[in-house]
Amino acid sequence: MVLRGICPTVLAVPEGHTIHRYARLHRRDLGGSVLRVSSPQGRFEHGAARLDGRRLEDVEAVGKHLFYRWEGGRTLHVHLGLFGKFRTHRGDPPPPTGGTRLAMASDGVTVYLAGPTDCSLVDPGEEERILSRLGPDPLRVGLDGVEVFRSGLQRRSIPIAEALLEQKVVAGVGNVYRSEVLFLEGIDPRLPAGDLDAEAADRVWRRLTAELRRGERSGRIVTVDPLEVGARTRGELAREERLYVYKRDGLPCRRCGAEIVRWTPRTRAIWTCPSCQRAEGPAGSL
DNA sequence: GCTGCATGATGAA
DNA sequence: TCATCCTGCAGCA
Repeated sequence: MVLRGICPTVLAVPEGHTIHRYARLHRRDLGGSVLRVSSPQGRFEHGAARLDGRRLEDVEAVGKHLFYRWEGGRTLHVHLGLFGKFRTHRGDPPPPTGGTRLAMASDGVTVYLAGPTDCSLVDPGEEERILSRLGPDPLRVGLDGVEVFRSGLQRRSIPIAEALLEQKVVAGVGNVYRSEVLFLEGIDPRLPAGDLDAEAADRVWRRLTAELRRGERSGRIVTVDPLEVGARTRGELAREERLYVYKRDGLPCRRCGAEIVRWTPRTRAIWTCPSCQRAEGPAGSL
């Protein structure tokens, strides 16, 4: 048997699409069931004991945050941070690794969680505090999302590249999607967020929505149009063919051949094509 | 067996 | 701006 791509139950990339996918899969696999809950590592022992033997009613994703709703009104909050991973096992699971913070098991499915930034029971006040730090999530249906996003950008003078990582501006975008979406829209990452006109902001929102949605369905980030690299479907693309700019510094732009450059605004690096990304679109200039 | 690295976020200074 | 937390894996000796 040939291993093809990423095991669908292990998603390596915790941006918003991953989180929403986990919510959907865990709802499907564990929702409605009475679960055995434990903390093999011990760091969530007390919380796990309070959930053990209860029914999981629903799983909800907001940005990069997961909320597991249990009967009796208890809510488990999970944030994967940079390292967090879920693994799903059907049938008999292997023994958990030493870092397994949380194990949730129904009769047929076991889910392990390792490396989260947060895994804790939250009361309504804490949940509200978490949600208050989040802006609109393109993966949640909300008609006013784009307007909140637009006004969030307007109020910021920081570069658009930095604004896109602020979860208060848009919830769920991470370092890969920000690089790729700014490339796809031909926007210079240094452009002050407030300088984007409404039309450009709308385009960015629509592009984020489309890309995150596709990522949620497929479980991987593939922004490249397969036709541009001689493939018929995105599934045919090799790992190194899936992105336009992210981590491709020194390589030629897939569209114009110019050298992709890496730029570090303050903390995290972003990759751009200096030729395709000028000001706020292909027609503009900085 | 080490070392370095990673798609995140926070709190202190 | 820096330090810190979280884990697993690839790459290298």
